[in-house]
Amino acid sequence: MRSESTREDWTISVDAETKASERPGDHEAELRLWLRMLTCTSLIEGEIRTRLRKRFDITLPRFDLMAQLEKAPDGLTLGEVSRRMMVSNGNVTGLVERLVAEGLVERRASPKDRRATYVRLTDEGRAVFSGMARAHGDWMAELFDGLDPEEIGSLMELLAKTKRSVQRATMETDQR
Amino acid sequence: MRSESTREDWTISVDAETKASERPGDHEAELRLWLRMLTCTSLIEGEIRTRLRKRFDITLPRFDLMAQLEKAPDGLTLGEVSRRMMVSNGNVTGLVERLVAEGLVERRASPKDRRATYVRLTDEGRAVFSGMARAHGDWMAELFDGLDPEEIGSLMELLAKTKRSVQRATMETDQR
DNA sequence: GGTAAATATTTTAAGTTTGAAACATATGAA
DNA sequence: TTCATATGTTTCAAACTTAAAATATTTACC
Repeated sequence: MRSESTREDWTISVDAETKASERPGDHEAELRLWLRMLTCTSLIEGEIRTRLRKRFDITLPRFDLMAQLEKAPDGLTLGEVSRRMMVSNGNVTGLVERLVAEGLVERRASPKDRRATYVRLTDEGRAVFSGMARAHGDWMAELFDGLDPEEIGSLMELLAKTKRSVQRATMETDQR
Repeated sequence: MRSESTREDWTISVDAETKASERPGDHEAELRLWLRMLTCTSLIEGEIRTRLRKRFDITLPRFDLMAQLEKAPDGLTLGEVSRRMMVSNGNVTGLVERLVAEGLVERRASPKDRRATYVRLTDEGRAVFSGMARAHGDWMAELFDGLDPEEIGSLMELLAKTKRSVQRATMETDQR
């Protein structure tokens, strides 16, 4: 009995070690995690995009921009919007242009800095967004309905840790 | 003592219930979870996009398409690629066009179905992809370095559950 | 003050992406 | 067969997106 279990233990031990950093160049677990994250966000994003278009005839990027402005009643500079949305400056320029044309958003010069422009929701924009936000919130609850509060909490924490990990990794290589 | 703790219990109980479905129209937790998921994927995607451009002079969508083909040595139809990448058909048509022009991918008619075209990596495409995939795997390991194997496992499970939840929710509304 | 570096924005070109319409072929039912 | 419907792909217009260059202004340092 003893000698048989020794071999088995050895095998198990190697398997366990192999999972971590013993196999150079094998990053199976991280790769699959990334693909799964991507699948989840693609599914959700696609669904939200479709619903926003069908119910409110608006695109997802425009909705996202309005959502940023709704959280900042005094308005934001274009650069601040760009950072918060994590998209390029030029991208925001174009989106704002179209939202201004629709009367949902307005620009005004910064009194302090003549380079900067502030953007904020118009009254109409705020009214329109209010309805969309309510629906959007309901959709989110619907899509995540299969997770109980504890699972949502766990996911929040693990994603927070993921975010820190990614940010640390990108900081490090930025400096090289 | 008894009467004081009664009030306290009542208060706690209401707080606990309030978190679930007692507040109509409040989907704070789900909303924040979604935003956090989006932040994580945006950070990672942006980093990968930049690195692929700087090191391999290739775009992320092209890399993603090649990754699908690498997993299917016999090739895939355009429609199958479209489904796996979760993008529109027309999108794939254009991507394949550019990859064919670069000599990384080749098309051939389906022998069975004259509507369908198969796409697969060329020898050069396979060789080029091999180097990119190695780097990509390393990057993933680097970005997720802050998570230990148990955390990766938990995230995998929670995201699998999320995926099922989203799919169920979208199926339901599809039928309405 | 003068000037180099930093910051805020726009512009541009190339590419990606969608949704809808159009087209080609396949399949199944009468 | 024949036709209605389904499936595979392309085309098209509009929008989105990026990265890089250009412009305008501010800030910091001498």
